[in-house]
Order: sequence, then C-alpha cells, then structure tokens
Amino acid sequence: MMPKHNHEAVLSMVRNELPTDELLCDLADLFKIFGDTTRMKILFSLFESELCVCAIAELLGMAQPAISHQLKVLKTNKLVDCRREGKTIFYFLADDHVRSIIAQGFEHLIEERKED
Amino acid sequence: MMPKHNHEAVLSMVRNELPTDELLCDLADLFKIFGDTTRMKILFSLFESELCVCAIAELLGMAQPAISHQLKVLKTNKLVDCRREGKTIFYFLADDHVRSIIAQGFEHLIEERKED
DNA sequence: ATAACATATGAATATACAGACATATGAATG
DNA sequence: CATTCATATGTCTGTATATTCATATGTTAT
Repeated sequence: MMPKHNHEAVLSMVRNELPTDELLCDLADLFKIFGDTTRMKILFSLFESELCVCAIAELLGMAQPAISHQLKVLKTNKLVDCRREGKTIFYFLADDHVRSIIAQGFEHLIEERKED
Repeated sequence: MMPKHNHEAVLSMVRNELPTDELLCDLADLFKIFGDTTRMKILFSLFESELCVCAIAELLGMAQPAISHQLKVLKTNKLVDCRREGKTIFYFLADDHVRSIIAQGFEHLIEERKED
C-alpha cells in the first residue's frame, strides 16, 4: 500500500547504499548455515581439532548419515574442508572467518543478557 | 553406530571445551535471524537511518504485514528497537554487534569468491 | 575378489516458518 | 466520537529442510 506521508528523500538515499539483491541473498544464505544447532555443534567441535565423521557423530549422539548430510552443507559453503586418510575422512574448519563470525554472535548473546 | 577405531582421547578433550547445549542452541537461533533475505534487507536498510514500517515495505516492495512480522522477530531478538512518533513507529538497529556480525559474513563471502 | 569398515547418497517424512489475507489495535484529526 | 492512517496480530498455506532409513560408494586387509 502506498503510504500517505512522503519518504522519498530518505528512501532514495537508503536505496543507493543497498547492496544488490543477489549479494543480500547470498549473505542471508551464509548465515542460514550457522542457524542450525547441529551445524553449530559441528563447527564448535572442530574449533579444537580436526575430527572424522564417526567421531562427530559419537560426540553429538547422532546418526552418521545425519552428520554426513550436514558436513556436506558445510563443505559446499566452504566453512569446512576435509582430507582423507585411508578409510577415514577428517573434517576441519576452512578458515578463521568461521571463528570470527561465531565469536561475534557470542558477544551479542552475552550483551543481550546483561540487561535483565 | 559405535565406531571400531578409538577416538576417546580426542573426544573427551573436545567434549570438555564444548559449550552447553542451551548456549549452542541460542547461538544457532541468533544466526537463524540473519538467515533470511527479507530480514537481511531490513537490517541493511537500517544501516543508513531509522525508518518507519511503511517506508521499509515500500523500499523492499513487500506488503506491510510481512514487514511487521519480520520486525517483530528482529525486535524480540533485540537486533532492532523502535520509537513511536505519533502514528508512525521508527525502527533502528539496536547496537553495533549487528553491524559487526554482518560485516564478518561479508568478508567471508568476498574471501570465498577470490578462489575461482 | 571378497569381507569389513568409513562415509556418502537418495528417498521419504515431519516440522518449521515466511508470506498472504483478513482484521484488530492504537493514535491523531476533524 | 467517528474516521483515517500506521502498525500489529491471527490464521492459513506452501515451501524449505533436518532427520531417518535403506543402500551405494570407496578403501583396506585378508
């Protein structure tokens, strides 16, 4: 619905600074990856050291295929990478952005809880 | 399935460093908020200046109730706050963590695209 | 080459949730 | 106080996706 009051001045300014739809979409998709408890647990587990699939499954108390599916999501989005060693495949964090992003989220949570 | 090879040593170490389920869940929930294109667009819009609901709706080319629903999600999670001025309600970013978190995501996207 | 193990994949199900639509609340103005 | 404007809320539907179960792929050792 077209509003009765006029915001063209502000809107055109904001519109100019807004990234493309594609970029905004990709950014949302990136955060969506972090927005799942299982994937968050996997990422946190890999903070300490690389781990094989069945170790992660055991750690989280979940079935192996469930973990594999999520690892695939994480790998497709380049948040983790892996190396093979015989039958075993070890997964590890792809880079330090993962740590930074999670750390920022952490800080927000803490801050949010100061006021209650 | 219990794995045949033994990872108890690594697992117990990792397990000790792992935050509680509740915290990991809350953290995932926080990122879930950023994991939606509409909400990401709203947050980006508020980078420049506070905006009223109908301005955001017009900017994104979406219905007002859809925007209100998402603003409620953002407000509940303390990513935005608002002030009333007569009939109009202006929304704005709650704090700078929002900017930091999004900025980190941005960097990862850029980095990810260097290698192709 | 065949058995055993580690992981991946595919299909099916169940759940969460974004957006649409109708309507309610709340504020200003005549 | 009735009307108009700005926003909020409730319900419903469709879609996306996490997990499960069954099975396939790939690797090593016998």
